[in-house]
Amino acid sequence: MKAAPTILHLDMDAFFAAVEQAAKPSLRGKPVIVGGLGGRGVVSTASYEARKFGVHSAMPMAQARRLCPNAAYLVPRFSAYHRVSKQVMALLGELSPLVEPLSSDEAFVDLEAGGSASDARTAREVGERLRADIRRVTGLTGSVGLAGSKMLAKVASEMAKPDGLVVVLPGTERELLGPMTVRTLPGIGPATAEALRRAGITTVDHIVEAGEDELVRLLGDSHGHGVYAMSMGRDDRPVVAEREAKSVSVEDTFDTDLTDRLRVRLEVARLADRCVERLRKAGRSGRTVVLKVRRYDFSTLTRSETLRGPTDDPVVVKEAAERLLEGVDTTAGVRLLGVGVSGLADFTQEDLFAQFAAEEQPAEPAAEPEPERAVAEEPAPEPVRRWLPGLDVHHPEYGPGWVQGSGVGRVTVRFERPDSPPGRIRTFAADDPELTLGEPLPLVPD
DNA sequence: TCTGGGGTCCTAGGACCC
DNA sequence: TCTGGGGTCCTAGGACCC
Repeated sequence: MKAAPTILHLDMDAFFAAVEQAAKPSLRGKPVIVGGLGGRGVVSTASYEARKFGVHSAMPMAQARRLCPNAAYLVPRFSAYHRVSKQVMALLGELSPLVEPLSSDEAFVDLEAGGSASDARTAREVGERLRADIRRVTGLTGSVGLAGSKMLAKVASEMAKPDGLVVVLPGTERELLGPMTVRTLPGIGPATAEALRRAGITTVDHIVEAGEDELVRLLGDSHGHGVYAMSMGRDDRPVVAEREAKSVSVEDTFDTDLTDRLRVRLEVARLADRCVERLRKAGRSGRTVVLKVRRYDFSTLTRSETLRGPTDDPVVVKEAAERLLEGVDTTAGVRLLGVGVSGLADFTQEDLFAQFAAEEQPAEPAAEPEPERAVAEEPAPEPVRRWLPGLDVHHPEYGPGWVQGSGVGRVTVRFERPDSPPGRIRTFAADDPELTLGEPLPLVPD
């Protein structure tokens, strides 16, 4: 807890959708919905225009289409979001060495530690300058909360949305939080809110009135103490830069449930490979392999196995995942499969082998080098199977554009770029050799 | 056309050890 | 004969967040 509001929380406004609108002039001012477009997709981000129709994050895409049939529905372009994210995080890094990213579009900054602000006035100036810099560099808007603690800074940025800034002066926390719903407090989700509601507790003031003992009785030791402290406006968590990942996982939901056991085994093997690829790219290895299975009825189970030592060997992870699968009944249908590795260590398999080799001759030969080299190399670009809405394309005559829609052997493309006026649509044969996948363009010209 | 994907943290029981 | 007691690791599940 700081005596001055020098903890800053930045939250970009409707981030994915805002990037799409900046990249695609014809979509500005229109409802835009980014997410999975398959039968089982959900909304990642809805633009503010789409939120007016009741569409929000995590909503099933089918429901969004009913609520807002005229929106533009786009697949996520993560490389484009990542590029903007790096620009934003770089601006935060100029304010302080203590920057704690929470996701690609959100972060805490300790301004006091960076010497960039020491009181409410200088903190507000830094926050407004940051918002202007973000707009100048990325063309997008972000909302800023400033307070004496992380929790209040986050509450403040939420209040500031969209495109605003809110300062919570230390000493005014209780007054501010009191009338708010318990869901305002981070860590209180649907289940906790329902448990509190059954006890007649719906606002932060109710939590304070109920008292700490009652909260512990309702929510358990850890959660009870934590929620009570937050409702009192107390939060001493420091801003922590560079937290190392503790697990790596990949999962896939299938368009239709899998019933063929051979197919299930194949998918588990593929997921294990993808998981190890990410693990190795991060220069990590792990000791516990986790298999996740979601069945036809959405019931979900995990099975895990802890190895004798950390590994980043695709064969070892694959074999562990396959062993775990043997103990799971999949006959009624599988909706989702996942493979993860936790218990991460910094050293890799090669380091271990090198260490062993130095100490003694290894009893068994190291894993054959062929697959190791294959994984270590830059992965081949994913072959394009379909012209998904939103993807960048390029045409030698018409220049850069994006896929508006496709079907029955045709693809429609809108040719425009971030700095052009809204462009026009042209239709091509889906196998037109002149049409190629393009790269995301900078939203603001350099 | 019901419910993604990638994470973190907590709890609780049993094994195992001293 | 009756139930020690604590610490750590492992496994499984669940809540929560973006």
